[in-house]
Amino acid sequence: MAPKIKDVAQKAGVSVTTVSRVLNGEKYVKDDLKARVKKAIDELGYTPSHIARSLVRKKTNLIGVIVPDVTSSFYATILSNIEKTASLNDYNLIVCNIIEDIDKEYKYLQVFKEMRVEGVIVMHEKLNDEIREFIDKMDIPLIFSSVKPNDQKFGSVIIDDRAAAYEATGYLIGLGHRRIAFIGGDMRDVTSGQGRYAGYMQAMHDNGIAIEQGHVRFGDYKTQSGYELMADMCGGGELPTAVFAASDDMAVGAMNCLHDKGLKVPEDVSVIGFDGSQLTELVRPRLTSMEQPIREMGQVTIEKLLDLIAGQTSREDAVLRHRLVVRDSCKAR
Amino acid sequence: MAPKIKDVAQKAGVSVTTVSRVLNGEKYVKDDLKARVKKAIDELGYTPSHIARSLVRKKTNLIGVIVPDVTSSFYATILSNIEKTASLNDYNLIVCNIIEDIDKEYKYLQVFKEMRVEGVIVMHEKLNDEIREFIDKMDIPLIFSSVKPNDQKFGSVIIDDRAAAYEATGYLIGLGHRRIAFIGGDMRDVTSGQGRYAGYMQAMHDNGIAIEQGHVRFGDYKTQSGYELMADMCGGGELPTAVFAASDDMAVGAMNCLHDKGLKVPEDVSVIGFDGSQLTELVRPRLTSMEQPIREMGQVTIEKLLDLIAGQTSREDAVLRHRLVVRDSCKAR
DNA sequence: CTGAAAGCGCTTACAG
DNA sequence: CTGAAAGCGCTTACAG
Repeated sequence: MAPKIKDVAQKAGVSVTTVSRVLNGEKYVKDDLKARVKKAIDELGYTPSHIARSLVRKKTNLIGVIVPDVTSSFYATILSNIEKTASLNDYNLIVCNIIEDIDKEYKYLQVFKEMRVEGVIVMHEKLNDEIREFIDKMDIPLIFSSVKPNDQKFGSVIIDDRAAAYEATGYLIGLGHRRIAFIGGDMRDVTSGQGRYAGYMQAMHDNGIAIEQGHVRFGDYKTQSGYELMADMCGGGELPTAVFAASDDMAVGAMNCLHDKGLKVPEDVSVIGFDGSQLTELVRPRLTSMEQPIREMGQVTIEKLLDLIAGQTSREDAVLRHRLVVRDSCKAR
Repeated sequence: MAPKIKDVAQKAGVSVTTVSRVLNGEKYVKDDLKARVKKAIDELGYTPSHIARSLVRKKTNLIGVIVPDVTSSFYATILSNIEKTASLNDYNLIVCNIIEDIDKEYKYLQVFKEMRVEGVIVMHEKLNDEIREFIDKMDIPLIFSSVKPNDQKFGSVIIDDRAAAYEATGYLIGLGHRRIAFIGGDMRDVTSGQGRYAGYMQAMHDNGIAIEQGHVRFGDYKTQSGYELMADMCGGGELPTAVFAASDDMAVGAMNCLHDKGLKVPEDVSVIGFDGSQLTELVRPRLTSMEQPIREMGQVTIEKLLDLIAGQTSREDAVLRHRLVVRDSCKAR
């Protein structure tokens, strides 16, 4: 068994109180005692138990994170920066990865509560009622990152999806496109889903462009979904000259579909993505995309959560800046 | 503050012992008492403190994981399956993401020790001496996943890199290639780095093929590295007709470089990758790759670690099966 | 400056 | 079947 504070005290010939004091860097310990204690700690290879400390301090330095899918470069990047910022602030992460297994989310929220995490970060918004209720009475600071559910009880760290989609569509219009298709994500998502679609519609409307039959389709943000929706679109009716996809993953799916059908991007069809994930630089042609400040998002999420933990009560959303990054997948016509 | 067991006991009019008993599903509690306790728990929204439990049970159900970079699809997939299997076994994960910050690894190992995690999983092998020494005396079951350091003190979950590389190279030879280049990872890696290189060399040797000047280069497994090494190779000397990259990321980098130089894959140059990550299906042409059983790896890692935690002492490596998956990036000549 | 004692929220012999 | 008491490994008033 690992040595405990009592072992250190005995070895150093002092009380556990004194050991505790040098452990916690208190003044008022004579230098020679301090030296003896430090020596004993070293020799024993003693490390204080975080468990015991948490119990008495009523502070766990733990944050629970719920990620839809760590395998997605978008979430992984946010998570990576959440971890980084948390670590800088001496917080550790318990990570829950819910790959379409909503039950796991409920289970993990239970775990979070049992572990007395000080705060919770949620990166998806398909909350069912059971979960919503559980969160309500959990009474632990909670923040949504990169998503914003209907529920106004919690803050979010997001971008202005509608404005970003408006600009992305406007960019294509500016290039001379008129037949612009939209490949969307889940419309149950209030911000990402509905916001991006609304921005697209608004831009088309403001420029007096009618949307053609079959040029708006919805899937689930993933590559395969983008591929399938694009394939459907190729199935009948007139092909669009440009496609705005609600995620980079979908955009890549669409590009691959076009490629497999012998169509060239951007010569035959321009494609613009959304997110600014690492994928944009990996594919050929490199993907023009409406970039979210993914790194910053992780950092701001922790900062806001720590504010909440510290007792701040404001529930304002943090709305970060988006940015169009032009690469090689769009062309003027 | 969250309600505690005492609150439940008072509300139900029983002793804390009895509450504890129904919490832990013990028999020998009369039905009516049990009912009263359950009611009180419900009404209070009581959840037992994992902290307090851990302290007395001397069991934390925590596993520490050190990942080089969650942003990489390869590690993310392993991690995802580690999490899944751990969760099924009622274990939770503390995740450390060391993006080239070795200091963080040391810091996290400390945290792991403080938190009294029951086991540690390490997914990289660049251990410096300080860390090696710390691990040695940490006295917590530890296992390496997807890597195998020199150190024979710990078990690993890996594949036979040498055999896999031998087969991958053999596949290219079988297609009629002779000028086959190798783009390797870090040669300090005993298995992945050295093993894959050795397998390549051996296959070339066994088939009586001389390796050409400049056709073997080493980088760091990442896309950019693959791009740069390929660019170097294009700089002078005769171009290879096929390239074996030690990771899919590098292979994609190489493909992108060739693309940017106006060369066609596989018509001008064949490319084969290693790992079988999600990237293989995302790029065009789809990447032929020597696949590691990435999902299985996560699962086996937890299973072996749990064995270790349960007191099993064997340090045998688990060597999983690799598998060549042919896609569109290689062509007979 | 130092230490004995109480207490954090639980579980587990022990006694009844 | 049930409960009072000790103990898990620490920290923190309190007293000296």
